[in-house]
Amino acid sequence: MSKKPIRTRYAPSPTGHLHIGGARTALFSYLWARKNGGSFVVRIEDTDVERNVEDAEAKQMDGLKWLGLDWDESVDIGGPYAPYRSMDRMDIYREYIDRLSEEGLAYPCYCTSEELEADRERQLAEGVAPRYSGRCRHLTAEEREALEAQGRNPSIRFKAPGGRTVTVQDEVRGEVHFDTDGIGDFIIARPDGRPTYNFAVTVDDALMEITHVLRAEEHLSNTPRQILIYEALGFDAPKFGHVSLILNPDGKKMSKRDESILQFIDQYKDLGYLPEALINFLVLLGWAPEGEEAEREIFSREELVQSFSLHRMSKAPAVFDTVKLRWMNNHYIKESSLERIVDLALPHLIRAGRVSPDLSDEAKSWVTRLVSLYREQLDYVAQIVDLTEMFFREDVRYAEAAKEVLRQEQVPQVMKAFIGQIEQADDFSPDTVKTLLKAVQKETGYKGKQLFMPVRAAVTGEVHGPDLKETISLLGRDTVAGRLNHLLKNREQILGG
RNA sequence: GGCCCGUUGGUGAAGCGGUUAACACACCAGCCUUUCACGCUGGCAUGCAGGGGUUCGAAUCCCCUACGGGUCACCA
Repeated sequence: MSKKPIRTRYAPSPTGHLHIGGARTALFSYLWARKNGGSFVVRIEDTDVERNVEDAEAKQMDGLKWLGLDWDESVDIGGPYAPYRSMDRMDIYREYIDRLSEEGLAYPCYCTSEELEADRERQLAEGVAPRYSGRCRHLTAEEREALEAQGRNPSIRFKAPGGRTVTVQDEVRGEVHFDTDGIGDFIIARPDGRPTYNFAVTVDDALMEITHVLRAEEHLSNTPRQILIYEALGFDAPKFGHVSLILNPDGKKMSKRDESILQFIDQYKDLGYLPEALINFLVLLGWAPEGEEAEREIFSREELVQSFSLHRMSKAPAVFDTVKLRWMNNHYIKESSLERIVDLALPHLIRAGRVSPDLSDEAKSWVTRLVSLYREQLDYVAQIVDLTEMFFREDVRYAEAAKEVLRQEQVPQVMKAFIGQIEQADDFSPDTVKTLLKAVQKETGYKGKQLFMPVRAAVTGEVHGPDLKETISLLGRDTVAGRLNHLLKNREQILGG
């Protein structure tokens, strides 16, 4: 007997950009399919037409693509189970809804939302679980006609059986039991025939032969309803895995307007986070590698495909630790090719007006050196703009610590000597700069901190920074000489009291 | 309020009845470096939400409590 091929899916509703939570669920689903040589399906759950956003579908898919998660079947490439958009599957849902109605497993409900809301409030006030009253469950044909004569258009409710226990075999939580008495008759189709999520998702997962439904924990309580539908329709239920939520740094559930954390994948993309860093970071939020690998934290997508497993999923919610994400991204920035980082940095530098959009080869190689100089301290590429600010300004802004250094008595002498050396130099490569500083040392007798700190402070306005000779070389002869001369002339004024 | 899920250091976490309670981020100290960063070395939970059990032995099994979360939509 051959095992059924593993099929997983990511089924977002097209209401916005790819969220970090959705990205993680998609990643888990993707990894599980890939690990088992199965298929990963991206399906669009767009039955809530009022909420649908114009290009959200494309945004979701762009986000997945950027992360490097490719799919085998979806709206764009089709597949054997097409269509992959709920609203294109209306005929299918109608068929199953009719079937349930005919079999007496579903019935029309004429209650208005006002009536329903009133019921709910009353039940809440009485401290009872809010649940559908069952008012329309036993309507006679005459009563139905009368209600329809009033112009009331029915929605369709699923008849939830009472007195039973539904067991969810959850891949991450184990067996979870639900008493069906806690489940009221729920709506499976709106008056215009559009199915609700619980119904559409069930029919789609069943028909598409999804074997593993991996999704957020908030769906766990919905699962018994879906299992009831699977049973009523005579489908085998897939395996479920409910992944714990991602919490913000305060340990709270993220809300849409939560600003303590960037929530959308494209925001990270725009800031210059690398997809492999996001993947690596996200997968560790709720999943842990096994055995020896538990001591590592850097995993490529290929390695994850190898190592991923459902039984290593965590039941506890995970806090999104921005600091660790930055560390991880910095790690990947250092690992990746310089060329790639330059390409990512360029748009930021251009937007900041630092470099021209149509830059010469010469300028490009200058930017490459600049990025190279700062690469290892980038948590995300956009930081390059602020980090290199002093390369692009006329006047130097001297930090207090730099002024302190520049007040040392040897400073004028060192600076004069350095200017003299610069004027005589043939070129201004880092090696040359090194030689020039050596010469200054010989000429003045100052060395080490007494030499380098004043030079750094005078030229950059800071007492910290990356490699000095490269910095000076990149700044260029004119700029360096200019800054030194300016400082020499206006020393009193610049250094103040 | 009912039902359901969870709780190991500041954070992600390993741990599956007997361990000095891994590893990583962060933090602290030292080394390296003209400086910063990188890198390296070392430190960092006497305790696993609290309380009861079970057991020779519990972070690991059971129960209760507390706290956090999810859900109870014609949203997904």
